[in-house]
Amino acid sequence: MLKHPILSPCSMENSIFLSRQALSRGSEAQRFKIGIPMSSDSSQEEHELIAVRKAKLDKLRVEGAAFPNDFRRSHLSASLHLEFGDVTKESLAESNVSAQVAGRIVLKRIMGKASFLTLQDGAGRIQLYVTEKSLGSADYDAFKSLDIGDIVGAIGVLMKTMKGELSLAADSVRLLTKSLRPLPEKHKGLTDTETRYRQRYLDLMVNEDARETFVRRAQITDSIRRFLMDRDFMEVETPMMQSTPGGATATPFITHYNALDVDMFLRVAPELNLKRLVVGGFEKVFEINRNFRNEGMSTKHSPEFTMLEFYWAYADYQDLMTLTEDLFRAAAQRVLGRLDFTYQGKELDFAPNFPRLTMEQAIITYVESVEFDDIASLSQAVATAERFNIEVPDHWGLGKVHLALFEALVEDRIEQPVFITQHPIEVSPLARRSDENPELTDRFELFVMGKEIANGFSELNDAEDQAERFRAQVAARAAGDSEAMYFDQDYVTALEYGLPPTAGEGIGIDRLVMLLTDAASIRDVVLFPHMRPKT
RNA sequence: GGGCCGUUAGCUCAGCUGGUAGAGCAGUUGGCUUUUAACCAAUUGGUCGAUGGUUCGAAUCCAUCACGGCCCA
Repeated sequence: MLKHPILSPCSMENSIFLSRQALSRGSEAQRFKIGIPMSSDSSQEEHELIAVRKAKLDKLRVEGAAFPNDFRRSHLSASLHLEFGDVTKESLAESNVSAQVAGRIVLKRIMGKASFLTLQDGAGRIQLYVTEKSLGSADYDAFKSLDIGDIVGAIGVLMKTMKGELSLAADSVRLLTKSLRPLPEKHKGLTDTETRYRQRYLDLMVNEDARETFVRRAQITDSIRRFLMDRDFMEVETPMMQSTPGGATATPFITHYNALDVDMFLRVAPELNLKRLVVGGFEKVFEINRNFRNEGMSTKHSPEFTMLEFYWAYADYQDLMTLTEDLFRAAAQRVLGRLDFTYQGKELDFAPNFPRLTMEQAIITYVESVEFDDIASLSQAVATAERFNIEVPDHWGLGKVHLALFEALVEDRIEQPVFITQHPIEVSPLARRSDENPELTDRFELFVMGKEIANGFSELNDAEDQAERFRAQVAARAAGDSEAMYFDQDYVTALEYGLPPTAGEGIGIDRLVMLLTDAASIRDVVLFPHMRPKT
């Protein structure tokens, strides 16, 4: 059997060691030797709960390896439950199955000469049954001083308790990592949002929901990768730092590249680089990665967020919409096993095809008091906007007024998935003009539960038109629009070599994850949301 | 940036119209050989977010600031 500090039999000697240290602070030499900085808090009182645990750790240090890394496990908790959960108490006793498990102590129930521990590992929980008889009295005494939060390894034989819970009757319990800080409260867990975000590891340790959310997030990105790769899309990585930010109307973060001595921008979108790849001949590409937009944060917006962008040559925006429906269904099926589910108390269903409405149709459909004639011409639309107290600058065209009406009156009211199509050209500087109306584009945005989740369009591949659109953006920037795009000459040059007819789309992964994990805030689906540093 | 709400023990929370701080969990000590948020008994633990002000007296009232949440822009 493995020897280990905490269960070494000489408890008398140990207590002598402890008191010697207490006199001379003898563990300091030990700490120095192994390179642990002396705590600078000699003037400052350490919290009693931590001091007690550090004293336990000090005892381990003098006894030998306090942080062993030679314990190996034979099973995860979940695999034990899977394999033996249904085996009866009697046949489990007969078969005498031994196992080695390891994990964090999350609950402990010490009842005299017998005890139960609940161990949590990466896959779930398993109960340990520990008796004085199986460990011996010295080891059992040491065992009793283990704290909730400690990481232990246990070797034993599987059993079922009177109540039928699968447990490991341990022959040895070995401390692998001493936890120096108390865990959050055992039933209510950790609820303080600030601490959950700042110390996400605690959230993950004690809140099953939080773990579940991030497991699902990983499943969603995995299902998307499979979905696209099954359709012969190739995953690529393009620069996070760009000398000309492009691909979206947004304010960029600025940084400095010392080696080149130039200011660079964190990308607001990978769009232009991905289309350069299509020009180069990679006809189906995608990237799942971060974008950075130097803007406010809210429950729907994170300045650093994850986007899927993909480009598909010889396809148009209608093809994208169909693909998007299938992609959403694949993701829901993967994480939920179904296509209908609830989000914040409301029923959502990805099974029916998502309606495709032009912006104009959407306004008429969602706003009862607005008829076709109320928004058909610029003057009518402006009058309607004024009726709803929406400010309309003089130079706006019909499309922008429609957009303003849509944003003010429709967006928040959308629940079930809807594609809104035919965006005005002024707000779509990279999208192909509609053949029916050159003021509109072959573009869509997908809205679900009031949130824009996806944005796609047939790509503008007319280099001269693109140059014209960039010039309009530069003019808007000069007029004070800090979100307007920069003129990207190299991109125009690429288009001049010829971009095949292509469709491209971005999908906000965080928002999709919110839907599929029933998260109210984007921070709940980001592992480490940005916070103002604590003073 | 604006509005509302919050900040009290390691965690989860009480604390009334101002009188000097409480519970549960965790910790410590003792008891307990099949528990399930184990239980029973005792017990330790607080710069009440910070700074000013009002007051004989402030966790409580007022102001400013910090951090966070929600809503709005």
